[in-house]
Amino acid sequence: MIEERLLYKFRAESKLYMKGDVIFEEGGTPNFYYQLKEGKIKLNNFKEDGKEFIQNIFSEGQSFGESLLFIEVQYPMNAICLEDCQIISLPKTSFFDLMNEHPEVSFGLNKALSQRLYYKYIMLQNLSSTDPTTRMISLMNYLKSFHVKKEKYAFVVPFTRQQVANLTGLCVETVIRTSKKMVKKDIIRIKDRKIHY
DNA sequence: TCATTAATTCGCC
DNA sequence: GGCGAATTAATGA
Repeated sequence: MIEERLLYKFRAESKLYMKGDVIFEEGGTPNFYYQLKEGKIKLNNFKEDGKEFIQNIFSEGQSFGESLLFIEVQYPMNAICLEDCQIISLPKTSFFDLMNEHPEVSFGLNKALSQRLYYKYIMLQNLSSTDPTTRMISLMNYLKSFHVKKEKYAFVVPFTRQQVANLTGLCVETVIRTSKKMVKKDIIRIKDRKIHY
């Protein structure tokens, strides 16, 4: 993320969005750098059959859409608010001005982009696996890697079953069935419907 | 508190 | 794995 002070210096604007609001859509032209100040958003696609696949879910402090600013393409996904959000947006030209004048910020951005890429590598490998247990475990491993507590069961998966399903490409029922199997194998625990890993 | 909606779970194919 | 129905949780009037 980029310091807010710096963003505003470059004419960034803060906007409020409601749950379910669309920030940008597949096919649209990327013109802004977005940074989440408050709330959660998802990047998703809808497959031919109408099913949703979630590319990623972001929360406070994370930026999104920036990787598309460097190349002349259209958005390959939608960005939708999962809850009410406050989002800071910076126009593309200002974004580049900022990058030019603050190379240290540019370096930080590289780091963030590398992190995204890493996630994609993990998930790509993940999706090629047919075993639902493997899919869920690699998603959880990834999520837990950001978590401070590394002890077993210390991490609570911050998603609903539905969201886990959409992130892994599994169906809800499979996520539920697989979760139960994993509880028996002592891989996870479930408390108040939340998955502890 | 009741009604509505979303999420979760279960049974059956 | 997918579908429909039952159950439970969350949200709002």
